[in-house]
Amino acid sequence: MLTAKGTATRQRIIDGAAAEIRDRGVAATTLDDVCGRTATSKGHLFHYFPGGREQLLLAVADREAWRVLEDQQPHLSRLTTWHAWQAWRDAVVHRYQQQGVHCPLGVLITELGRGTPAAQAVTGRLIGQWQDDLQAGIASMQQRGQIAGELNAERTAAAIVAAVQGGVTILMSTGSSAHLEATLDTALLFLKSSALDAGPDATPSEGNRK
Amino acid sequence: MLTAKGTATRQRIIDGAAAEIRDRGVAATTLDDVCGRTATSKGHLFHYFPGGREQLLLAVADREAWRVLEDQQPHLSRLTTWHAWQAWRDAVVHRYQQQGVHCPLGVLITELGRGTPAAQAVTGRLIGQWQDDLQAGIASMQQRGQIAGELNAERTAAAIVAAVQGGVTILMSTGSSAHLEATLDTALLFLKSSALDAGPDATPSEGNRK
DNA sequence: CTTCTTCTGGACTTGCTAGTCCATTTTTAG
DNA sequence: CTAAAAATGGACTAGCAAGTCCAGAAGAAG
Repeated sequence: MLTAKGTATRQRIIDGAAAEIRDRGVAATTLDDVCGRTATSKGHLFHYFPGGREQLLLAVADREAWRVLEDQQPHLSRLTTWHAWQAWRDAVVHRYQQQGVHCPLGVLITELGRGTPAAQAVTGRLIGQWQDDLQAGIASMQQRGQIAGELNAERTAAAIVAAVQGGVTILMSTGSSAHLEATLDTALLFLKSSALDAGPDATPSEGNRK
Repeated sequence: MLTAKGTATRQRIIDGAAAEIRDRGVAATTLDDVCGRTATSKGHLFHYFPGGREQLLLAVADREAWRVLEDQQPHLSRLTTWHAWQAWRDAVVHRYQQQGVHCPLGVLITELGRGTPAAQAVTGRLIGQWQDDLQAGIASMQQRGQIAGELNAERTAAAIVAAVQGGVTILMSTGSSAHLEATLDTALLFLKSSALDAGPDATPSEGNRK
């Protein structure tokens, strides 16, 4: 059983490991580094994570996955107006510009092995939730007639999740958010222009126009 | 100086390392594994790659980056008809379905450190070339009036590169190509529908329609 | 032929890191 | 109060992998 103190220590280890990984990368982060940073010792580490490094990394990955969604709130769960979509877009760009070239989650998943069931579960939950929120947003805009009803909300949401993911990947490789912004703006332009096809209820942006 | 034999050995090491990495991942690939597989020894390795592991990995990454573009040919450099676009889309999906959850290049770049100038150079060249080809394709379709002339070809090409990248990333995490296909189809739908807005020269796909 | 360079092989060193173990302190609970 | 359970600290081990070194074979050059 865990006491309150034990729970706190466990959490401190996860947080410290997450911070260390954000600072220096997964490969360069040793268990000793984590111990040093969190004022704990190997004994603790294996006490709370009998599975060792792998189990700790998984716990960190799970934590980071939550943060990804948290950082997009409250916009992501209320995509009911074009204004909200724009705010969401800005939040995503801002979040990843801040993060820069370090993507703790991506690297963690890589390290854990993408094929691992546990790692797939973490990414699956993240992508699923993200896509669900986008889909709900698209559906609600469709109900108001601001996005063409003929659009397949599920597929479109999947496309946007992928687009954002790719923009982030490129940002991490190049340090530039240009692709992320281009892909988000193009996605929004697509959604808006779909309504134009059907009827002029929407306010198109000039994002991708010359 | 390198003799013909030396060059061949060097290449054999790169190819063997690439194969080993594709099979088992970067982290799990040791220099001894590479030596074993290529019938060489540590002596060779440091003879041809004085920079050690890092230099070897960089050489492998460069090789893999070329393959990514090669595998999309001849379609990628001739995106002048909707048929060619569709063939390109199919080639991309097929290539990555084959590859499955292993992305040698992505993992290599991760391992080398995304911030490293050398790694950024490799990814930068790859993304740049890819985007240029897409942009040329869009421009040529615009000249024929099959894509709306008002579209910003550069930004749109950037958005598509990002989208594909994201679809691939998700494929690697989940093993499903659904997102990759969704994002490619949505991108093509977007291009086609842009022409519809302007004038009915294009043949829209039903990809994203219900 | 012979001399110099390049190529090849593998044994060895060095350093690091995950994981183990156990002794000690603190907390919980009856 | 006391005994059991949980938390803590750190020294220790084992194994692995990167990188070094050197001796000898093969090949080019004159």
